[in-house]
Amino acid sequence: MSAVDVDSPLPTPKTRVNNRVNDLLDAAAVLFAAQGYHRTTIRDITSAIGMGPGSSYYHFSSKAEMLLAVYEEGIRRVQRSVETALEAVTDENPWSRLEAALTGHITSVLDPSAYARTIVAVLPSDVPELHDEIRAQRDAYEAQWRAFIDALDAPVDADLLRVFLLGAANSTQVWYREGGVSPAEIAEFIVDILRRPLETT
Amino acid sequence: MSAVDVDSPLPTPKTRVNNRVNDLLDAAAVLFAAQGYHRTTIRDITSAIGMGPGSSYYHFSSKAEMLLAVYEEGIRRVQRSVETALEAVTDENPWSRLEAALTGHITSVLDPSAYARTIVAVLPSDVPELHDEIRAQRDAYEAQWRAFIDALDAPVDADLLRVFLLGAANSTQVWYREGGVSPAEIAEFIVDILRRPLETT
DNA sequence: GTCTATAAGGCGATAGAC
DNA sequence: GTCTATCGCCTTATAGAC
Repeated sequence: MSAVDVDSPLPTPKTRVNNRVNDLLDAAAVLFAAQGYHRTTIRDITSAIGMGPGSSYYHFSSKAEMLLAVYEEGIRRVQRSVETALEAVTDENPWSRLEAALTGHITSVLDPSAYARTIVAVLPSDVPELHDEIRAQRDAYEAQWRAFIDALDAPVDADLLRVFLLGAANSTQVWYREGGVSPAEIAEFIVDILRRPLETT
Repeated sequence: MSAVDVDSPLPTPKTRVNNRVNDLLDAAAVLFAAQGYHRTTIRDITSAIGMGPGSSYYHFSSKAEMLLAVYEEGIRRVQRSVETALEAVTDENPWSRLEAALTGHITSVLDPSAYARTIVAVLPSDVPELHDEIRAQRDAYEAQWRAFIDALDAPVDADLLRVFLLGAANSTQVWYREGGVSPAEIAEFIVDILRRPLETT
């Protein structure tokens, strides 16, 4: 036990390792979301964080494995975003709860951190080798939405309503521009046109 | 002038040329729509119609040019499909006309011939070199929809309603399965939830 | 118009030094 | 853990025969 050990404690290795992996995944998420899976190269990702192209293989054994890691984190984030939005709802009105869930979902799929953006931009059919895993995660998340729809007790096909709500919410990724309407306003708009009649007769 | 010329007339060259180009585009449309632009190779396309890989360059000078040709035909087809559906509408009710336009649009973006499917599956950001041209064609088509929305005279943001309707209609490509609800039923469902209040109080 | 052969470059992934 | 160098493969696109 020399004094040196006490004077210069090393940073905990785990923190440094994880930070580097996180840098890699952060860059991968942004590029996968913006360019898609196939147009994004390992070189794109590593050079974005000043890393050599071969180094990523210490952390992930393939490009597909990197995508899966980004995808799983994306699902986690959109789920957390929906939960957080729901916690802020005070009343028990299912329409209020639906609107909150939509706000959480839209906020997440537009998040510049891009993890959740990837789960919309990259479809199961884009990466056949991961098709089953990606599909399973999508389905698990979307299944949660059945509860929100069922709670409305609306006289319509619940499955159709679910795919339309999520389809409309995900389409924000194509047309949304910073500085326009907010995720909360988009969610409010969608819920409004469902609740109120639009026809003026 | 020998008798040979009369006995063996050549098929009109133009017909043969066009048929071959059309075969190429038909195969390209199916593959672009199913796999996306980057995962589809020239070899995939040409081998699908029993053609050598180099031969496509007699007709198109690059892969991007082939996509553009498919894209333009896709826009033409969805426009024609909407027009045809509108011609069948007898009354002047703008809601009936909206439902017909939606039916035409959805039918087209689900069409197995895949030309119109490509305009949904391939985004402008997928092919930066064609970004402006693709964007311009999308915008021109979507602009038509302003008329359908305005005619409703509904007390909502017309731009939001337009992107919501097209987003929901295009999302059918992700979840639609043959043998389930038809494009006409999907369109009816969408228009119904807009017109009628869904809340049961 | 289509063929075969091939050029030129980019890709994912590996190897071994440090 | 990251580097550099490189392998082997696949890609778009071209060239010249037929």
